[in-house]
Amino acid sequence: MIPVSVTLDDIARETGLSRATVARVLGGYGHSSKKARDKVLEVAKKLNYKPNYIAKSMVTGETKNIGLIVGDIQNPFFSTIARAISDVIVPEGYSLIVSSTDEKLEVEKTSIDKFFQKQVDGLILAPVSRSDSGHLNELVKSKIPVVLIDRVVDGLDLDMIVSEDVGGGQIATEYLINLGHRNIGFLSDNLDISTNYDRLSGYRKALRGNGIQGRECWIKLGGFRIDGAYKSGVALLSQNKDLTAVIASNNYMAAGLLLAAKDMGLSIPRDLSVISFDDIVWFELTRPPITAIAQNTVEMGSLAARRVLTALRDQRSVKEITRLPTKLIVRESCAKLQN
Amino acid sequence: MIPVSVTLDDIARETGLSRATVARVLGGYGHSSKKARDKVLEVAKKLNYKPNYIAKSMVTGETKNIGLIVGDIQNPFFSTIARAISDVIVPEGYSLIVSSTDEKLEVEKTSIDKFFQKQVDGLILAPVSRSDSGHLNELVKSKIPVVLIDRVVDGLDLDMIVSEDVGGGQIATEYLINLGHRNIGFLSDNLDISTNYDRLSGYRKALRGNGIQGRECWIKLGGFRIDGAYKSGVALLSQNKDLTAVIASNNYMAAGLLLAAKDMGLSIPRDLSVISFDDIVWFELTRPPITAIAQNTVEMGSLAARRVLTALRDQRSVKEITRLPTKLIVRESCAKLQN
DNA sequence: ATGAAAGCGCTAACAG
DNA sequence: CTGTTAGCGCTTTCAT
Repeated sequence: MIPVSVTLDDIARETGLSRATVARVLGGYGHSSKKARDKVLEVAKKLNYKPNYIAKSMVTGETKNIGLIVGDIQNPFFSTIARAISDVIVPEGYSLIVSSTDEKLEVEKTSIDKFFQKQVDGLILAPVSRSDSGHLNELVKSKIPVVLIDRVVDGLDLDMIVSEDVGGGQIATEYLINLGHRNIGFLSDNLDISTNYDRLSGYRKALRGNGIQGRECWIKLGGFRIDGAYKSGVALLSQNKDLTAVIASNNYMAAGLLLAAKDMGLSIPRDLSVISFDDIVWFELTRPPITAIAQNTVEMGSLAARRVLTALRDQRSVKEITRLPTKLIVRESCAKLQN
Repeated sequence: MIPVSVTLDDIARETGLSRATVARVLGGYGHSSKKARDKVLEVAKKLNYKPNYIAKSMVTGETKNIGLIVGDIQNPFFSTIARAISDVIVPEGYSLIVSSTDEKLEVEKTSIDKFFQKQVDGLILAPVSRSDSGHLNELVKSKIPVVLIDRVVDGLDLDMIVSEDVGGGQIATEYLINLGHRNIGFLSDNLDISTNYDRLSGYRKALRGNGIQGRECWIKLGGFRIDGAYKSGVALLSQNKDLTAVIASNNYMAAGLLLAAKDMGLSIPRDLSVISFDDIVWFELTRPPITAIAQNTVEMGSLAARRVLTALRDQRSVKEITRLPTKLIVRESCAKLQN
């Protein structure tokens, strides 16, 4: 129970062996005699030796830390991903170090910088912007594995793991169209975020494909966190009384939209049909249960983690983009349009 | 754009100054002439110098990392705390490194060990067990600040920041009693977790105080994650048809209970009144909105973080336990009992 | 104000 | 199989 940490030298002194030998048995590399091994292990236990990762990192260049940078770790979508990553990397001895950008490019830049300075062994990032990618070019050249999740950035030679967002937007929209809806709103956020952009593309594609003339005012953007989404929801619904359905771009927007509809006395799905991206447990328990485009969130996280670990082991250099399928989960928030 | 990282030596060589001088200006300590400063800064920028935290840590003993160990980072309660901590520590240059224990003592032990080996500057922990605290004794002696959140452990000289759980359990129970309920169930998990234990104590205290003879079978424990809570919920409700109300010990248990009630065709609050601990956005949007005992989750996180930072600065040694007040948020999931 | 030099705890050649 | 030695990149006395 010595308060100061015991080092290899302490054990070397105590056993009468050299530091190198002690390091070898404790590090589990090189050769060592059984006798030396026993002695060292015994003393190590007695002294309650704990290896100092920092010192090890200093020489190996490995920190056994993986960085995760997302919009908001509080968002269930991202916290699910964090957990999935954790489940993959922790058994391999890695730890997860997380950071939230609030979708601000500047914060993303400084986060990346800091994580690099802290020498993370790998980085998993949900990039804020699909277009402003100058700073990401350095990631491409970096010697540590980097994988982008949830969002694509064009023209970057990096691993990316995202959902089929265009397809998802299309499926959601077509589902509503098939129910008879024509005036369909779209509640989203910054289009620089590729998921928002792609889902909106899918929406537009579906409208066009069905000969529906959409209106720009049906698309409402901007909504920071849930309270922001709420305000956008109120604005969208109050300025467009002709809407019979709205698609929410993610679970935050859905919460905001639902809160807005509730406050405005709109009954779902009678007065308004709603469909949302993401699929969280609570969608099953809302009034009414929310029809959603589910993503394979867990798979997104664990695949990203596995990709990082593989790259760490094999130095593979082929980058690939994986698009995880989305799935329509029909619940009770969409009604056939009576007319 | 040199791929390998540039070091102080590179700048020293380039400027013709010594490494010590360069370190002084870049580190912002000691003295240096304006001339030297300008030169160094210029070259540093040109070479795109990024300090190596690991090397710095090696000598200062500081990693600028704070560890957070919780039951499950995916749980909105904990992810909210994580975000709150992050918001406090990141501006001070720290990063958050997280770990989930799944409420397993063994995992908690190894997590603590690993974080110590990785030399976190401070540790925030939601301890799994209120009784099995042998391993936590080492934390008391540790030279780094440790603060326990959400859960107390008796007889440990550590900072703790928790909610008024006994009081909360009491308030919840009394609220139901005042509505006329007598047969009140309690859905919870492992009682080694102090929140569960304390909330149950509050429940018992309230029953006793109102002359109600509770039954042990009204208390159902065990429910790992939401699916586990669901099974427990089904068991509780099917084995106790006499229950008119149930208290859920946290948001996971609430989700499980609601799912169970739904599957069993029980209408809330007509057939069953429900009240839950935690207060998450989705409680506002469920069918019906859930009456809850809200905790000040954000404050719990930021206070813990501030406490760690203060300890880091001032070496304060007085430990204290803070109990954050809980608040009853009345919504629509509890009905007056007709009889 | 600046430089030389020691050292944080560990790994990894290289000899022996 | 084991010991010696040289760093990893940075901070920090101690001289100059």
